[in-house]
Amino acid sequence: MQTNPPKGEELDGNLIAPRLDKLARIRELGLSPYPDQFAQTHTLKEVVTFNPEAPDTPTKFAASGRLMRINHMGKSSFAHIQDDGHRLQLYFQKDTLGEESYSQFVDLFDLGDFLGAEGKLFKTRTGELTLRVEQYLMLSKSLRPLPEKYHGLQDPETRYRQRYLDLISNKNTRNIFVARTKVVSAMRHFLDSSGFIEVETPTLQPLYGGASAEPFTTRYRVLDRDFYLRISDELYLKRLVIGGLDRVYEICKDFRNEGIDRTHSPEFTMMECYQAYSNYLDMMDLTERLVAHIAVHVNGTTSAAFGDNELNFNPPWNRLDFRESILNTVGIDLDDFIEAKQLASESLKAGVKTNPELGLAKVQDQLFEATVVPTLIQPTFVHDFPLSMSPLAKELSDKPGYAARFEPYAGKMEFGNAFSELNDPQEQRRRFLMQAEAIKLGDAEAQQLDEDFIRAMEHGMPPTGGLGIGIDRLVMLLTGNQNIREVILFPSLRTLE
RNA sequence: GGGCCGGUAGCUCAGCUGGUAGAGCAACGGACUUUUAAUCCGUCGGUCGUGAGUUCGAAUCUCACCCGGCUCACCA
Repeated sequence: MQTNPPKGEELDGNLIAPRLDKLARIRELGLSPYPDQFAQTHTLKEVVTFNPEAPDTPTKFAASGRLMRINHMGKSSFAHIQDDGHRLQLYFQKDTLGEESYSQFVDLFDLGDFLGAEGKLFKTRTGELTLRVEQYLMLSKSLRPLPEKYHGLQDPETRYRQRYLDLISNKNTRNIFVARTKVVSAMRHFLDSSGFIEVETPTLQPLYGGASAEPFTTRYRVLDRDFYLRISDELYLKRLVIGGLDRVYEICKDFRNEGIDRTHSPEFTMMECYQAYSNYLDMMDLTERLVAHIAVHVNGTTSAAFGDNELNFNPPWNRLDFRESILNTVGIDLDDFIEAKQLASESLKAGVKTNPELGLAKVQDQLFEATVVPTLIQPTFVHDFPLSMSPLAKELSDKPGYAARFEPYAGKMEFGNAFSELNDPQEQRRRFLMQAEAIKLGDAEAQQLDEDFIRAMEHGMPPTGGLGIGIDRLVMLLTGNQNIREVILFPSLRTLE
C-alpha cells in the first residue's frame, strides 16, 4: 500500500496544518513545545495502583504520557494519557485551572501530544481513577495524527513498517515484545546460573559453517576478500570449548540468504550453548528445563495457547526416534534404502516429492519434513537423525549410520537443534569432505571445509554437548503467534521507492 | 517462483451488474462542568497502488508492473 510510508519532507495536508499552527501559537506564547524535562512524582504504572480514598494517598501526583483520547465538554474535558503501556484519565476543569489555562489546553493540545499533569486523584461517577489537573505542561508536540482510537492500526504492512504506531495503538503488540524480552532474559538467567558464560564471536566470518544454509556475502574492503554474515556461531563456540571455556553460550543474530515465510526470517536470533563433559541426552534434559523455566517466567505457567492447541512444556517431553517416526507415519524404513533414488520413488508412492539428485540425506530430510513434522504439536524431541544429515555430530556407537542428535519440535515447528559434538578431528575432516560431495551434487547449503576449525580440534576437544534454540520460534510458541513477523520488531520487507 | 485475496480520506471500512466517490473515527467551527468508542449541529478532506488499454465515459472491465496477506513449492 502506498498510503503510509513516511514521506519525510511532506508535512502538509489539512491534518498536519492545524498542528503546525498550534505549534506556532505555543511558541508565540513564549512556551516551549519541546521542553527539557518534567518532574514526575510517579510513573503511570505507579499512579494506577493508588486508591484516592485511602488515607495515605499523596495529595499531589505529577505524571506524564501521550494523549490518547480527549473529550471536550465545554467547561471541562476528560483525556487519557498513556505511558509504558499504562493509561490514566485526566480531568481538566475550567474552575480548577482558570479561564486562560483551561482554554490553552483545549486550543493547543492534540491527540498524540505528550503532556505532563499535576493534581489530585479522584474517582469518577463510574469509578475510574482520574487525575484532577491543577497544572499541566506540553512535553512534546506531535505533528502527525495517530491511528484510529477504536480499531487501532490493522494493516499488516503499516504495522511492520511503522512498528512504533503498532506499539502505540495495539496493546497486544506491546505485550508480544515485552514477552520476547522476558524470554531472552529468563534464558540468560537460567544459563548464567547453570555455570555458562556468555561470549561474543564474529558476525563477519571468512568461512561460513555450523549449519546448512546459504549465506549473505559481503566485501571486506581492507582485507580485499569476501566475507560472510554468519549462518551460525557453532564452530567458534566449539573453539572456545577447546580453549577451556567448558560452558559457553551466545545469543546472536544469524543470517540465512533464503526464503521468507511464516516461520523463516533471513535474520533471526539464535541461542547456542556448549557444555563440556556432556552429551546430547544431557542437552535434552537441559532443553526441557530451560524452556519450562522460560515459559513460567513469561506466562506464569508451562503451558501456552498456540493456534487450536494448548502446548505444555512441562518436562518430560515426548521422545521420538527419527527412523521410527517415519516408519510409523508412512511405513517407510530408512534402513531399507541406501540410494537416494530408491527412497525418492518410495516417498513418491506415499505422496511426497523429493529431490534425489541432492543425495540421500536430503531425501530423508524432505520425507521427514513432509510427513512427521506436521504431526508434532506437543513439545517433542526427535532424536537419532541419519548421520549423513549431521556432519558435526557424533555417530551413535550402538546405532551405526545415525547421529547422537535431536531437534525439539512444537506446534509443527522445529525450534532447535542439538547433538553430541563430534570431537574426532580425522572423522570431522571426512565429514567435511562428504559435504563437499553434496556441494558438487548441487546442494547450495552444504557445509564448507574449515581447516582452521579442524586444526583446533586436533589440539584436543573434550566430549561436548551442544544445543541451539531459535529465539524467534520459541517466542512464537510461547506467545501464540504463528507468524514470525509478529515477533520481530522490524521484519524484512521490500523497500519502497 | 505458482495459485488465491487485497491496496479507496491520516486510521477503520463501504462502493466494483461502468455514469469520475461515501460512512465512522480524526481534523476544523459551534453547544455541552463526571465523560470514557461521549453526544448533538455544521464544515473541510481523495491524481480510488502505478502505468497503459477498451469506452462517449473507468474506483469499477482488460493487460503489465509495484507493495502486502494467505497458501503451495523452496528453505531445517
